[in-house]
Amino acid sequence: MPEGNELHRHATQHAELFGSRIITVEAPNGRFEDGAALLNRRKLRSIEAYGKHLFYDFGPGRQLHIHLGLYGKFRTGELPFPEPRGALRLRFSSRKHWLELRGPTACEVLTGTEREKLVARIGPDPLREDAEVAAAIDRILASRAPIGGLLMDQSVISGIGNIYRAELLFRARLNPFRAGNSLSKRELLKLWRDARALLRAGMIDRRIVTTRPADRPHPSGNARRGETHYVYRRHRLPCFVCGGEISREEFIGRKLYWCPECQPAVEGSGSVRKQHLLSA
DNA sequence: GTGGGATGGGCAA
DNA sequence: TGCCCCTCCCACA
Repeated sequence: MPEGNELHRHATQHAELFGSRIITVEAPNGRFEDGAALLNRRKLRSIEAYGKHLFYDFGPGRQLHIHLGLYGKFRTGELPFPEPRGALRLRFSSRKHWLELRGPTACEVLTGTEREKLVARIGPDPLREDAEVAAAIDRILASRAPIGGLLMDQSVISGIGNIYRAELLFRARLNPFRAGNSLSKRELLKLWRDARALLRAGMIDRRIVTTRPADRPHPSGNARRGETHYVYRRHRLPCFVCGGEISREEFIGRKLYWCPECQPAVEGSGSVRKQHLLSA
């Protein structure tokens, strides 16, 4: 489930296995042949994640950019290579380890300038130390668009996907259709801090867990299946907090989940909701 | 075993 | 707006 947390984890792991080493780069399915030739037998200097984007620095003019998208998957292991399986876009190897990449949205070699341009259009990433929170908060405070859309807009804030969008808004008890400019700086700062905490907590047992133990039907021990999220993919089920029914709606091409009881439209913001329904 | 849906985002039209 | 990527996981038979 690649949301920002997992991409940062990949960056760290790949740096351990392949950083500062000469890398053999291949394009088994032929869809990355030119790129592979540019990188092959060069030293991988560093790896960085910005939101959901990964950059592998093979030297000036040789910046490998990878975005997993919905289907992209990495696998790593120790040599020898595993049996070939499926469509393999990219294969890496050092003297000891291999890496496989399947189904990415982006796998391309950029120049330094192109990389900078791409990074410049990504909003601050709560997982990065150099993130400038103010840039995200200012964008949201200046926008009449619903906060539920702004949180998923990678140019506003990066690394948050559909699961964290739904869960962050629930934890903040914010209605997803409230306009960005109807929120306070304080509310947004709290949202940012919670995003950082949740993304850092990341995956437990290969699952994203956002529920607090006390809110779960079974509070002791690890979160059971079906108790890992408050609202994400829990439509028509009872809310863990109020018992009301969780809602789901298609919104900007993605499914949006929320609890109408716990995340009510604030008085006076009814027009925002109406506008949304009219434009849908 | 089978089939539908999903954690995204770029691009053509 | 719909298509592409073409994987993984789950529910259901």
